[in-house]
Amino acid sequence: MAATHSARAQRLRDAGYRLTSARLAVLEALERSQGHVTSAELLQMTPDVGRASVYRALDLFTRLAIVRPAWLQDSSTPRYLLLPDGHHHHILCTACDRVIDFDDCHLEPLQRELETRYGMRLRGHLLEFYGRCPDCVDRTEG
Amino acid sequence: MAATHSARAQRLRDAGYRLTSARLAVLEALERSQGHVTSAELLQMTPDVGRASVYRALDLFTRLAIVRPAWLQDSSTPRYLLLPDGHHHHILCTACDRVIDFDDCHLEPLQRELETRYGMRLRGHLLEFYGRCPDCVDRTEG
DNA sequence: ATTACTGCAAAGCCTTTGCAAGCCC
DNA sequence: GGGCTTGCAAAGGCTTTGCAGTAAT
Repeated sequence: MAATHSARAQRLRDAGYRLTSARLAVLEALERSQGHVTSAELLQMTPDVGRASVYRALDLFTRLAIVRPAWLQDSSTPRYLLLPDGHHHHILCTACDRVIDFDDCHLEPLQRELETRYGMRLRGHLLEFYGRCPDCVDRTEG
Repeated sequence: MAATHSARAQRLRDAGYRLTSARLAVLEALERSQGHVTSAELLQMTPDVGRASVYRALDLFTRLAIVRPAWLQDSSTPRYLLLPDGHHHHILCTACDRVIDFDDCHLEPLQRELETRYGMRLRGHLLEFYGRCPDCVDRTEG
């Protein structure tokens, strides 16, 4: 086990879960891949971890909001996106699956309006834009 | 087969596919459910349609951009969202998994800004808020 | 009349479960 | 040391496939 752990590993521990080598291996694989991998890719990246433990780790990470399964155009299985702390906004290129992150969303006014309208208490949000990145625009258009 | 068909059914026909009773049944089930259903729910809603045909219809609808599979918080299987107009916005109650839809997002200015900033051509977006619905707020807070 | 499409059922694949052993705390 | 967690393998469940019959055009 490594001497230092990522902030996400710390969140695991803070939530009362043990920092096992299996969980750390899956977490490091996610962070290494910048987080839009399928379970199959993750299984390949962690050959020393049992399949069941990979799935159990993904389930745990999902419940702790460390990752989020999402459908990125092509695949028939979910891809797991790392959720950075705070805002989670991406732009997805539907041609090459590139993910661009951005921070400014200016959604706080809308969030407050929705809280009032529906009587909800909102804690966070996810915003994804879909389109084509510069490379793919060039490659697929006149 | 019904005498009149929805605009989506027309898109099917325009794309060169036959308007079969199986496809219409699945499409009507999607429209009736406002489109947050899993394949399992869809299978229940179309007892007269063979399972394989339901899956084949969903695959076809996905390729035609009539629906979009998405992971909404809870389920381990995708939920199929009807894509009416490019906007897909929900509020998810993280306690009871209730889903509330809303239409106004005012994200067009942001979308245009991001297109300029990253050189992308954006076609659509997904916005999800996470929180607690009125019932669950009452139930879980002092 | 053509041929795309359906339905059934079996095959296929990914994911989950059960349980003894192992490791974190 | 206690008990959460792992790993293996088998079970499980959803999805896909093959093929002959059926229906849309």
